[in-house]
Amino acid sequence: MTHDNDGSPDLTRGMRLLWRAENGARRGPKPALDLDRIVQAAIEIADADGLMGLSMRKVADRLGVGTMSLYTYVPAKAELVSLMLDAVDAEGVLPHTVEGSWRAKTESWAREDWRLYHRHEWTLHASGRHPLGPNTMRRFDSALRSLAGTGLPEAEIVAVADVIDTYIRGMARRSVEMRDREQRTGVSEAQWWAEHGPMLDEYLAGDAFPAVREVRAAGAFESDLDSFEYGLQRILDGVEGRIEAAG
Amino acid sequence: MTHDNDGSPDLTRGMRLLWRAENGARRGPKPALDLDRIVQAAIEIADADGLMGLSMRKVADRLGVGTMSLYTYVPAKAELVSLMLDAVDAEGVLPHTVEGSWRAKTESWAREDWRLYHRHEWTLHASGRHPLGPNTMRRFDSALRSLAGTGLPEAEIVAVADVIDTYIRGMARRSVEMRDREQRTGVSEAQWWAEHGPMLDEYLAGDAFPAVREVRAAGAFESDLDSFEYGLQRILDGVEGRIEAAG
DNA sequence: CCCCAACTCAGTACGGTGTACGAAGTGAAG
DNA sequence: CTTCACTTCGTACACCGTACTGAGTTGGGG
Repeated sequence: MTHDNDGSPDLTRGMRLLWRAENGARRGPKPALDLDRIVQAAIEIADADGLMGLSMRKVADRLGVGTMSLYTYVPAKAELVSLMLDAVDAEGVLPHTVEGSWRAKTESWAREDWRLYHRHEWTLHASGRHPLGPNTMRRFDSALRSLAGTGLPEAEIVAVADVIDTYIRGMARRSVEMRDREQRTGVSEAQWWAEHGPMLDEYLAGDAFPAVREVRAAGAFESDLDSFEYGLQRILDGVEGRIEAAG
Repeated sequence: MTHDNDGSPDLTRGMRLLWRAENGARRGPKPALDLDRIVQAAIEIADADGLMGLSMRKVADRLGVGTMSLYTYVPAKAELVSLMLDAVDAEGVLPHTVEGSWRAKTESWAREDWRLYHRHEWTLHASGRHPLGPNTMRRFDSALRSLAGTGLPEAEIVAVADVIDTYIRGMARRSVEMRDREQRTGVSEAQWWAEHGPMLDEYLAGDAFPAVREVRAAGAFESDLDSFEYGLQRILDGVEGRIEAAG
């Protein structure tokens, strides 16, 4: 409903904010806040209370301003979340600076992302496709550089980065959900199985689920195999095959 | 806050609902609804409006009852979503019935899940860890059976299923987000690039992002490579390596 | 210098959410 | 018939994002 100067819908406003390319205000009172302070406060709240616990009222309260004041800096909550996501990507080591083979670099990148997702769980609950900000871009570029010397076609390099990133996100989501549930309900994974296991075994009692029965009997659900690491290695194995074929 | 008959928190209520193991009511008026009708109505709403568009009021309206009546059948919205997820898993072909190698069966399962996620997008926005219902269990069992004859240790079989499932979820999420954005904003992927591309290129102009510049110049972002299929094949390549080593 | 346009700040209000609570009606068991 | 477990549902509460509006502030053009 808001109309801007040239009549076109403001598709690029979000990106201009991310790259801090807003043309500075000319007139009017000095702003009491700036974007970075707002983003910082919002990240602190999201770290503590999750993305659901993040509200514009809370951000404003923490900064000691009225709720609606935030809307002079940020057009909507979605744009704020974009800014938060990009800010988080400023943390962490850039993978292409790591010593070693493409595989060592890529592993480093994957594990770094894994840690970032665990440090800022709320990033997992934000939708994946956001306008690219400078920090996200820098991490993406660094990841691509890890694969640049492999002889893989450019389209495959992008696909590999895409696939690994998606995989990490998915596994991290699973992991933090498990961790959250434990500390929210106070019921550990072991306790959950102790509570639900017998009921589950009752339902499994027939011959409707033979394979599940078998792996459960073999103790596969209590295995200490690290699924994240296992899957990462399988993906890299597959990529290695392509690199050998291409080289 | 609600206390139940024996004082223990009702941890198993959700699972009893899923497996339809509620002890039938004895006294009182005949229920006007049943669980399946509620779940069905909720799925229809979620298919149309997404999980965000699903509200208890809407479900009740569709069924012509008062909102709070639903709470005699379902303790909370979270449990309703669990029931919806399990109901969806009743659709689709069970992979172990497919002809062919373990790889053919697993591919079939992966693509079937991919389709299911696209048919019911809202399943992607529900948290991953839910109490296991009978239909989910049946699909899980079938997936495990696809890998049962490979000689892989049980713990690895579970890990492979876990990894592939997580991968599919992640890629499907990305895919439907893209599709949604297109039809919600009316801006196609190509239009988005036409709009944002030049601005992006401007930010990329320095030498800060050499790898991104390179792959963009090579047209890797417009490539018609199917990322989902590419990543799936890489994972299966990796698993094949383990199977050969184990066999 | 002065004034007013441009800008910041914020109070109120709206339409939405999940669900706790309690009253009223129903029908099978004792 | 009485009792009371059970179903139904209106109301209420505490939130949410943000549209709208008006008041206060200040820098640049005349």
